[in-house]
Amino acid sequence: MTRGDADAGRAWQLLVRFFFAQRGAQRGLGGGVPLDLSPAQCHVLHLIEPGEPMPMNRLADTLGCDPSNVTGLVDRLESRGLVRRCASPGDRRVRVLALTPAGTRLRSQTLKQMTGRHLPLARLTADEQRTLIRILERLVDDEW
Amino acid sequence: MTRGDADAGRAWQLLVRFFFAQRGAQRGLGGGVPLDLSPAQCHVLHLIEPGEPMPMNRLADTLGCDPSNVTGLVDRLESRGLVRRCASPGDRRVRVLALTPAGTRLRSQTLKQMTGRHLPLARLTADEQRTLIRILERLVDDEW
DNA sequence: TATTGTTATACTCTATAACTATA
DNA sequence: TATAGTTATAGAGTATAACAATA
Repeated sequence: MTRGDADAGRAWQLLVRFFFAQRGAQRGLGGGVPLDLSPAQCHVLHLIEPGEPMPMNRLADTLGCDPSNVTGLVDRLESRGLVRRCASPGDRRVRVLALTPAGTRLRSQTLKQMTGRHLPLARLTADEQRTLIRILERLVDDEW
Repeated sequence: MTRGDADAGRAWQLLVRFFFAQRGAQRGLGGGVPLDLSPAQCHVLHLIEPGEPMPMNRLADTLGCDPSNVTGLVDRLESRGLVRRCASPGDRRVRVLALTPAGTRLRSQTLKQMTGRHLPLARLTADEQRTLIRILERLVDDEW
């Protein structure tokens, strides 16, 4: 294994580890008010930009899961009044998802919760934050 | 909201998004042989260093989940012969987990699968990989 | 024929609460 | 009393397969 492979592997391990650690913090192991959102529900809220509805099939793609899961996921968010299923103008098979005002509010609450002053992400320098964003944007926009 | 808060929020969104994207790739949406490991099982395999047994309570801490989950998680890994529960020399309440040879092998297979030449992580420059690791190590070692 | 979303099913993950053994 | 791990339970997440509506 070359040096580069080992570094890529280490980076992957750390990225996954971050996810599990922040998940614990979001519950309450790390303090803060519990918002009663599962990681998947919270992620969906952030994948839908306020004012920019998202088709359900694209949501399944970005989540990296089977479309059948999205049905139940959206059912639960919709029953709490956080998102709405709307008709798509062009294609009557497609349902697009829009955040409700309540969904938009909860979305920004989760953001505050994960970036509080005492939390790891907020303790990075401004330079580190920007560097991290730049690298992650390449990772996330790339082909999987 | 200050600029720094917004950057921290953006970084968090991207980190979570990476997790969901790579999860899809690991299954087969992105090619490769399916190894039949859930994200949590795969992560446990990587939290146990070969030759360095890990107590179950520390595993629950790092996973950011309740200790009761670890029981079932380890049950499934143990029934596949990937990890072993061992006695702890000092404290008879504690069980430490060790990778079996099969577990060690599968661990490196998952690593190869996520860092393949055509995948996003491998396409970062060597500098980017090292920078990413340095920042993530600060995030992950920090207090939650 | 192909695609979008849903339903049915089985299994994994997860938190909560109550319990046993050990410290 | 406190801690480590387990069990029981209920609910959420997930893939697979089969289906209806639409393209």
